Amino acid sequence: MVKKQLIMEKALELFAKQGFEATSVQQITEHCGISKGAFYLSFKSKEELITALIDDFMMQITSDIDYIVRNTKDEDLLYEFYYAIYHSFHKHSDFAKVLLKEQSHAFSKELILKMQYYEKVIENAILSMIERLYGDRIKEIKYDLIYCIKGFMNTYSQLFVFYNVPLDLKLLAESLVEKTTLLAQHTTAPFVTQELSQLVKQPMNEEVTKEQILEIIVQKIDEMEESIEKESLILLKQHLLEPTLSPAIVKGLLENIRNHPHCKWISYLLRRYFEI
Amino acid sequence: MVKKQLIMEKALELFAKQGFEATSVQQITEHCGISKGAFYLSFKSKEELITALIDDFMMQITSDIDYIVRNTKDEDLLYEFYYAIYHSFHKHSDFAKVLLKEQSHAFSKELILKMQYYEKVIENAILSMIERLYGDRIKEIKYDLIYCIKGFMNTYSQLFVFYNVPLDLKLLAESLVEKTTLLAQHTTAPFVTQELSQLVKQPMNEEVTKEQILEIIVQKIDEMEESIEKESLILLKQHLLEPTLSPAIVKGLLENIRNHPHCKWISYLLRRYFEI
DNA sequence: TATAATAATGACCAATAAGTCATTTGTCAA
DNA sequence: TTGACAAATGACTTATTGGTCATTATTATA
Repeated sequence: MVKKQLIMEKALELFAKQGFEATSVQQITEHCGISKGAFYLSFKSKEELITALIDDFMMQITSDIDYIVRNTKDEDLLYEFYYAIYHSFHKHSDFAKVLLKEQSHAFSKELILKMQYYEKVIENAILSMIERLYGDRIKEIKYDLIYCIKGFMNTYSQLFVFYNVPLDLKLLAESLVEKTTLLAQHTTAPFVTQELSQLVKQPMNEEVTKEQILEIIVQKIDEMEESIEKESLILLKQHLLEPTLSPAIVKGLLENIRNHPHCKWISYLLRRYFEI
Repeated sequence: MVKKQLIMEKALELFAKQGFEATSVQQITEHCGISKGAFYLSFKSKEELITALIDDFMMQITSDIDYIVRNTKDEDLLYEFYYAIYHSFHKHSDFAKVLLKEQSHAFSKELILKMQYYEKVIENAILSMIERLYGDRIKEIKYDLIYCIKGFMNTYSQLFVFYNVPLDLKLLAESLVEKTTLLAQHTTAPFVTQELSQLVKQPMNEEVTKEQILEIIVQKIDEMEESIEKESLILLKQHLLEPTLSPAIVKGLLENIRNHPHCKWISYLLRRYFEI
């Protein structure tokens, strides 16, 4: 399973540099020092690879955002929100590059649905954030405000992704906090309404079931090296099958895995499932 | 020369629907009802075609923006600015689609330089607009404000381009006027500074010379059908070679060609050259 | 060490692309 | 009608791609 990770890593570099279409499987395998056949042992197709890559990143950033919105006190929330996003873009700038470059090039139906799902999760997080922060005052403008916040995310992320300029993340987050607050407090003429927002998006997909979570956990355990995180995952898996642990322990275990890049998503799913 | 336009039209439809890479020259020629060889009589390569298309659109929207900023009185300026942009996106949504879809896929070095040039023209227009509207008050935040305005342009244009929703352009323009005004009046923590803005961009290219303008005009006259616009162009060409017409007449002739899709750019160049 | 099972290889295939060019078709003046 | 010139054709070439699979190498097991 480590081969899969190697391929993803090396392919990501190439995709970020040249784009998906312009990078051949040949190039990827050469860059990995493996054969073409070996590639197809790890991935059924080139498309499965890009799907996995994008999925990977979206899972990380989505679950990060969700975690922050749920676990930050009001006065820091907006700042931490923006900071986390740009921190993530900065840290995984190759991912972000691929995402921005290829976002419009429709891949599989499956990936599109997934993307819509992540978009929706992010939107819900933003919605719950601004509702908490501004309450009823923004009732009329909230969908427009969400759209603006997402716009800021996108617009300013380009700076990270396409230019190699050293940037002050704190300043950026502060600046966007101010902008967002301004818009939230003074906007009277929203453009994006709830109706428009719904016209544009598909309905939110179904809940993720216990069995699906279990499946993902089992697979992930299989891929991981021995570690605290793996240990925690195994315990959480058992608890999912048959709840025995106290809430405090569960929370602690979740905290253990929260920052492991491959467990963020599981952590998000479990938080939702256990309603923590 | 009419063949060239046919190809551009039909190719645009396909590129908007499927993307550039996913559209073959074969498909384009079939869609035009011409042979493959005929295609290569009009364009040296597939890339020359996309370059021409993007160039076309950028010339139109850039010159429109410049015209509006120079010829609208202050109290309507911001509104007209946004209105014109979205009107253009709406009217040429296929162009806009191609542009948004393919913007990151670096084509020829030549096109990239051109794009940087147009970007710069637009940026200068926005800069001169906000300086006129807000004067010295925004000295500290003007580059950040430009970035936000460009961000709004991009963010909200996606609504037009990727979803077939009927949109109220007036409302959108009003909404963005409010947002822009808010940011202009209350921002205290800008993120994009002049230094940063310069780090990111290349320096503005050289002025366009009389000879270059002449060349473009001659070529365009050649391509055009008999019309008032063509007549006007011919007169302007003569005036460019040897100034004989009064400023009023020149201005009138420019007005004649201003709204012809293929003359917008020439109109822009001549306005600059004659300093009107 | 012998055997089975698994992992890895890379020559090969079919499909498709951009771009070329010998040939045909059309046009118009003499 | 003819012949010279330009416009248009589409079969063809060349190159590259994603993906396959018979074969070989490696590892684990008994």
